[in-house]
Amino acid sequence: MEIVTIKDIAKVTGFSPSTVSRVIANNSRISEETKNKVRAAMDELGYHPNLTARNLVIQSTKTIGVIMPSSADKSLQNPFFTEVLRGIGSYFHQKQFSILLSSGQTEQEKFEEIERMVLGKYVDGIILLYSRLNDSVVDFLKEKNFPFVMVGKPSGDKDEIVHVDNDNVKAGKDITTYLIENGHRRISFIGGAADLVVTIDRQKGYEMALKEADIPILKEYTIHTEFLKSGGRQAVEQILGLELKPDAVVVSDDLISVGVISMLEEYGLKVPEDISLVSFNNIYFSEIIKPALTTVDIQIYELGVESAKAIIQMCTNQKLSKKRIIIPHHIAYRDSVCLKK
Amino acid sequence: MEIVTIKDIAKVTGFSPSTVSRVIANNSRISEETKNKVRAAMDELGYHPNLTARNLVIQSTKTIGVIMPSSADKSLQNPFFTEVLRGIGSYFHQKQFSILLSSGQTEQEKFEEIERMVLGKYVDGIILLYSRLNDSVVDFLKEKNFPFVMVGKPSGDKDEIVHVDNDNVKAGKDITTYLIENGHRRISFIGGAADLVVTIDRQKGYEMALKEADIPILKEYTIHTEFLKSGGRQAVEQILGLELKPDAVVVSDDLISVGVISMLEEYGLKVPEDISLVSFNNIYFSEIIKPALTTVDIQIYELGVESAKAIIQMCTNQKLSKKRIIIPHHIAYRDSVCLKK
DNA sequence: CTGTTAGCGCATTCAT
DNA sequence: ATGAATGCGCTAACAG
Repeated sequence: MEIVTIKDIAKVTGFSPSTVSRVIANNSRISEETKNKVRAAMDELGYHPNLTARNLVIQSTKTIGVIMPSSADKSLQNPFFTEVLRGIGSYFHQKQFSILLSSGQTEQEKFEEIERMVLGKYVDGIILLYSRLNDSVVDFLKEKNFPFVMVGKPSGDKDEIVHVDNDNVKAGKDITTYLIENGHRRISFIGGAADLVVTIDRQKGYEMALKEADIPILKEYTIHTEFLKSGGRQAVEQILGLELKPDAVVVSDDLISVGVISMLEEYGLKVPEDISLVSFNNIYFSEIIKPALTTVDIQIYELGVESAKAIIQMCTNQKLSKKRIIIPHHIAYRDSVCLKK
Repeated sequence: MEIVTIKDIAKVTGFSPSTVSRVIANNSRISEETKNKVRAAMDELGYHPNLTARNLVIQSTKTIGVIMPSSADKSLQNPFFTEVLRGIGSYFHQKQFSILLSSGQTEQEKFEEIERMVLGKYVDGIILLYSRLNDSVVDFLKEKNFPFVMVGKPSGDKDEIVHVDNDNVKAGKDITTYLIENGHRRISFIGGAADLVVTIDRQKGYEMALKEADIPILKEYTIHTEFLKSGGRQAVEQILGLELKPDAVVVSDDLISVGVISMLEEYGLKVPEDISLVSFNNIYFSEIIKPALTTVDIQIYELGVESAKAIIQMCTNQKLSKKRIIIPHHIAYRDSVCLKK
């Protein structure tokens, strides 16, 4: 690939480099005629602006670092992430922004990468695709006063950190109430990683609903498990071994539900006949599995779009109307709940 | 964030900018003493090299564009992608490379984005995470003679295009043969999008196995469906309506299997009692669903790692030993096949 | 071992 | 409406 620069176009057309530059920017003070001439030459020679050079002078890259949780665990296979990514990408595309994806396996690696991006001025902003307790990344970003938005609720500084979230407490309460309304009273909660804010919030909602219905909250009814295989098995075993077996279960993530359902079946319990199940996210196969899941649709794609909007606003010095952007949820009613007749 | 440059460090330490630059590069011709002094100053002032500036002069970004299929369809929610991404990321991290993720929704958008990356010299190379027939992106990359590697088998120019793939024909044959060995003879094939090379290859293997066992290949036994909902339903209905109902089915992707299983159950067929099922990929929940899937483990993570290795080799002018890199597959034997007694 | 000089490709003052 | 000059922050010849 031959390198053709602004100077080459200038030489060929007889204009100066600055004029060519102005044509690229479509500056209004350039006559249509020269614009045409210059553009013709650009086509002719196959010119394309060098983004790195441009970025250097404008001191901005129009690139946003998008950070996934460190990927040692399998939770990364959650379709949630590709779906937010899709949302982010769709908005970025119209605004000509790019996604620089973090790829760190460990917390340490992830941190190093973010440091590189930020201190190396390789990105204009950061989107964090998770929120967990005591996250050093957040501390770093805050200290550097670097533009970032978080998908999910911050564990602290809720009024400071721009974030795009669902009302997960309410979602947890809504879906649990739905269970209660249908006659369930012995309701268990199975959550993902316990230090994820989203897990905590959904559990909180679950507990609120119970309290409101005067149902006692039993510690033994709550499990946390990232991954439904060996560890999860024992946990489910434990719950089912209780004197008062639950008649319903709230699961904090559709992906975990898949595991829970098959595990329950191993213990001879069919969903929803023997035990009802509800969960969260509404990833696409929650509709195609058997039974189709009654789940909270949190509009993952929208979560992505809005976080993209927010970070671009921040990077272009526009005013943000609010720090906390809530994406509404709604329940997708399907077949995993045994309804009251 | 105050901007501190190489010049500032130079001024403070009394050395020249080039010396400072050499310290950053850890040049061997700089005395340990000055290195220490310079580094101290860098710490002091909080210096960090500006990557954009560096990239401009070295004419390289150490950034690779990673291209997902255009994401209009739901197939993007396939955990396959995050898993390759993990593999790529893990290798990139050690080599200090970054991932620039494509985010186009339509083919058109995707193409524009790649054009920007490539012509704008914003990336050193490209990894394509899919392979389909008549892909204009591939034509573009070839024409520009731009370094790229493909995950999957190219639809043409197999000897030209560097690609990391499984032997999907053999995989298809192996898994189908396994079915045959266990007494199945009426075997159906359910594939994803028909223009995906991976689908084509796996189907080819399926047909080879049948032929070798002298089992006639029936056109009516083959379905293509990207998404197992409305369209897929009719297709399955059709197959089950045949006089000779299949006693086994080869599904080209674990994710589709989830849909197939539930759809079969709707028609009263239980896996594996009434009908056996095998598929491909071994994404993590193929192990936790009920029944656990007998599936070809294609080592997605490795696919990512090797494609990362290959593209970095190409970008650093190292010799590639071969154009075609095959990741071995093996069958994960589980519970979705009814075994011959 | 270190300094001087030049230039990567572009946008942007300040002129005219 | 256009051109000349400058510099973004860095690396890399070349010189010593």
